[in-house]
Amino acid sequence: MPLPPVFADLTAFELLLSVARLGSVGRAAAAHTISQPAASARLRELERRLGLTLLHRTPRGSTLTATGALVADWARTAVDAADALATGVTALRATHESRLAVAASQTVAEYLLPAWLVALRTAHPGLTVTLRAANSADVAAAVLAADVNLGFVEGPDLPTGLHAEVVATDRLAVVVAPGHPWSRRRRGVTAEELAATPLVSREAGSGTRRAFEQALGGRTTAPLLELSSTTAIKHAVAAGSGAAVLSSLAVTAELAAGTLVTVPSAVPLQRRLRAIWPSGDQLIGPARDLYAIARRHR
Amino acid sequence: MPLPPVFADLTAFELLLSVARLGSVGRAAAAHTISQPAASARLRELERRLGLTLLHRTPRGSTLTATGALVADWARTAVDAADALATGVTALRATHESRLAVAASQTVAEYLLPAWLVALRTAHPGLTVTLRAANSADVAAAVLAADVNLGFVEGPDLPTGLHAEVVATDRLAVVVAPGHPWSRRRRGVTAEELAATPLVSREAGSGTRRAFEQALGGRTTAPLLELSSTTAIKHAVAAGSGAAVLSSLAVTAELAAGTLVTVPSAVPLQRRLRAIWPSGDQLIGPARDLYAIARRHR
DNA sequence: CTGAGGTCATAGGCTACGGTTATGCCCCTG
DNA sequence: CAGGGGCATAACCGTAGCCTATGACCTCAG
Repeated sequence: MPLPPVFADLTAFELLLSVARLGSVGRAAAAHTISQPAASARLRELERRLGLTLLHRTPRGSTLTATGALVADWARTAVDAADALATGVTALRATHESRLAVAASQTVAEYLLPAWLVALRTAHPGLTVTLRAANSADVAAAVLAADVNLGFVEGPDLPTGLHAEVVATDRLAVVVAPGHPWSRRRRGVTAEELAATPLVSREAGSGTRRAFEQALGGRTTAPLLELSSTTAIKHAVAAGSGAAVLSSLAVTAELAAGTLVTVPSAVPLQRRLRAIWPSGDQLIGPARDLYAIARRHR
Repeated sequence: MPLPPVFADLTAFELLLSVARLGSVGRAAAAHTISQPAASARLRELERRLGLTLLHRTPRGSTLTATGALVADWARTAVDAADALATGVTALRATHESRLAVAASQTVAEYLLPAWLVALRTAHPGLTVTLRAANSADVAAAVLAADVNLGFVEGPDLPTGLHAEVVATDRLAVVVAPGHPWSRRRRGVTAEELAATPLVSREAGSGTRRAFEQALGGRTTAPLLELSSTTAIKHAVAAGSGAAVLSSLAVTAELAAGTLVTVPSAVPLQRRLRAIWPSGDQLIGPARDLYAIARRHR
């Protein structure tokens, strides 16, 4: 189950990307602050282990072969994901010495913020960002107490004393395993069906669950299964335990992989993700930029 | 620019994911076929380097802390991306001893196939897959010559002697840098505007470019800049060189990061991605399953 | 024609990281 | 109260990957 060692360590692939960008092994080595022979050896070793020829080495530099370009493109998405991880962790750690403090609810922190922070970093290379992940109520409290400069919340409740702007709309998706009876439906499931069907869901109080219950006017049945994490729910549903309603952001990977499928819904299941800051305040500096980045890709 | 070393090596994060799944450091160690002390040391070291507490260690097992769960979720997407890379490379290498041979055009090979292959692998754990990436014409030829069991092509041309089924629709997106005049448009750009504007584009003959030209009825102007890779185009556009028309699959990361933005278009820019196999043949075994997986997430 | 400056490859030596086994402590359960 | 499962500590070791030094090759300018 674990990744083969060649793929677990992305440094060699990063080196490959640098070669692609800079046109020579030596320059790539310099970019990684290692010696040219070290870079050369790593790339040879990478080719050997993959069993593929990735580079055209010439006396005037090195360029990618066709397969090298394909591998490089795949590698880029892996490196980008690792970069998002790194950025998120950095923001999570930097509780001291920070300049921009952000609080965000689960869905935003998990699926959206890392990419936003990566983008923010290109505008503010030296900036240290603090991230606190909490539920919507705590986020609101942190913003009011000026513990953080900017907050992101989901769900319909509008806290008082705060200014809120919608930055994104999160579609909730009804998902089932590929073999499930609902998986072949073309007509959307109705509100009544959804309300009457016991679902696999998060614990009461979760933002996603509250949004779902509100969309159905509160008339839902007791859950089939109550699990404390989105991941656990996805596994349970994929294993055939029934249907669940989850943020569409949370299931893109599973949909792409085919382990889950969406069921069309006749009920508009949406919730707005809002940026919040103290009423009357004007956003400035990095907070303003982060807000702009968040808005930009609605 | 390179990834900090802690994040370049994903093994420690994989170990964290195993702990989350299995509930104890010892079992996670076993899953990775390393000794329990080795796993324990790696996880401590990971916590130390991240400056975060990830695990609740108890005499009855270990569970993730709240931050641990967040880090684990980010790590999961990174590991999944690395897994897709690994699967893709494996398919690329296995030209011999294979059971299922696939040929695919650029867009499909780059953005869709890895995830499909990951899904296919769960159904056929031992299966070896060969992947050949080529342009649509070559893919068709390979299918006709029975060099491969299944092909994926983009673009409107329907080769004769082949049966084709649409598996996905690829939306072409007009993209510009955030500061570009078009970036604030609410009304879609018209066919006339697109035809009259010199764009950053791929070389003549590229599938994406052909699809775009066909959508505009062939009346386009000479490109502003002609580049040989999608990545190069994205960089040029992000740097402010103008507008480009690219597969929406190719720009999701940049849109999320905010380095590119889409411009609404009044022209329906779509192209169908088709699976192809010899007319009259019936898909069987892994080829059939891969086709089903591809269809499943249209 | 020849030397200078760029490329990548090879060789030898060293460090340190991550692995192993052996062992201890702690807590729960029967 | 003994046994077992869980995690941590200690001592030892192998090797992967680094560095410096050097070589071979190509291209271009004088």
